[in-house]
Amino acid sequence: MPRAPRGTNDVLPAQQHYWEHVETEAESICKIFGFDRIRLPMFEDSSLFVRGIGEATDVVEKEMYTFLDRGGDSLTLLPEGTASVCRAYIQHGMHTMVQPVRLFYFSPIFRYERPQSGRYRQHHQFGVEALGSEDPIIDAEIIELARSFLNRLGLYDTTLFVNSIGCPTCRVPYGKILREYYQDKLDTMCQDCQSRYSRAPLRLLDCKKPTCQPLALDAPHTIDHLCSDCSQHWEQLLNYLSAINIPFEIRHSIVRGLDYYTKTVFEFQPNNEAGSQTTILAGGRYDGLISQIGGPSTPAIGFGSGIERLVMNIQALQARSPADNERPVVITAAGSVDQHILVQKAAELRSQNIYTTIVPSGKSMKAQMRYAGAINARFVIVLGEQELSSGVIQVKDMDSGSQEEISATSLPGHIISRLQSTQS
RNA sequence: GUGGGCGUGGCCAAGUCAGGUCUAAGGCGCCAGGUUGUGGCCCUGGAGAACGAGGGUUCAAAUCCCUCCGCUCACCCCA
Repeated sequence: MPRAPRGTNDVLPAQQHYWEHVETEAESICKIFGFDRIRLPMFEDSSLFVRGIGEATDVVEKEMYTFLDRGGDSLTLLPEGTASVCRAYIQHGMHTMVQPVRLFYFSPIFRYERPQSGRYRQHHQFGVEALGSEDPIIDAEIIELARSFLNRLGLYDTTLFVNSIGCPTCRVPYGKILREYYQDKLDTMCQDCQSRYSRAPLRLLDCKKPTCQPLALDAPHTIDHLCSDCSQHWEQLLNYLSAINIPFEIRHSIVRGLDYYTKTVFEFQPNNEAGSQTTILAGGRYDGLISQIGGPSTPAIGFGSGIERLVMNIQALQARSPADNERPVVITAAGSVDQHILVQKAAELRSQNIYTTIVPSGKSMKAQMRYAGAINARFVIVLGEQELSSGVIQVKDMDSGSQEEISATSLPGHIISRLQSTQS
């Protein structure tokens, strides 16, 4: 049997209403906050991600779906959305628009990882980005939007973790302090941490290994070593969050896996975890990214949220029951009726926006009725050989089981009035 | 990349530990019929798997051994 590639999934019809719910609420909350939709390509020049995300990150080192196209160009399926949005911002001269530019998108995201619960090689993200302002008021706005979004999905029981990892100015001295702290503890640390020590000291903070956790907890915190600019930004953000009553928890270990983050970083995690992949929405500020990939120096902040994980959590909370499907009118034929009449009657109903289905031909009346019952038909139109010759047709109400004869020409109008009278 | 669990018709699944009675139970779903042109319940019948693949042990393997593949969960990391 053919199968979908490892780590990919079909979203079947039965799941659609969850997805539509998420997408609808996402769009709606974005509209309220003044964010406009952008549709991105599914792949970009590989160099965009290498330069933007950082060569030393796991994503770039081992998770990108990179291929050469027929022209020999190296392209990469989006491993995240932010870099693409920044590329679009630069390419279309959005710095000439009123700042900040507020955008949101939905995109499939590809990362070559071992799949497990809540983690796939292709997943889908809803992302929001505000480009062109360094004001912490925008950080608060993005977080407020994120929280409102989750609330609308019924995911109230989440915790917002925030942290600030500073900017290049404060990170250099902080890195020194961190290394000094770890220097004499190196030999007790795990392999990974020993290599992180020189390559990405910040990552030492979120190691979960029992050998390193206690060390990480006692390590000097980034927020205690921010430069005055970052420190002020951080304080203001916390004040804004408090002013709009957004509860948060400062977690020093939130450092994020991509190199472009500066200052604010945050994650939302459900309190009752479904699976071990707990983060359902995460983001941060990336003031250096746009210039890093060749644009004008532009501060920005945003977040991404995994739709599969959102849906998992919505289902776990049973926050939404399956939607009832619309019920069709089914057209059947008894005796030897010209199939063209079926098609014509169906077309007549559909032109009046009535959900109509024709039963595949060649079935007995019994089978046709079974079919109608199986797809939960509201009415069944029976086109009978004899009735048609006298210009009438039968309409069966599938709920009451009663059947009435009406003139063939009054069909659409009859159904419309019946549907209206049985509504609500 | 590493480790654990699993792999029987479209789905769920018995049987695998104590090999033969398994040319593989049952349920769901699907298709058809239960008199002549009518559903949902019920009844009957039907299609559909050589038991993930390959190799080995044996008189004999879905059942034992080996290899590979796949799925899944966890680690790393992440949405």
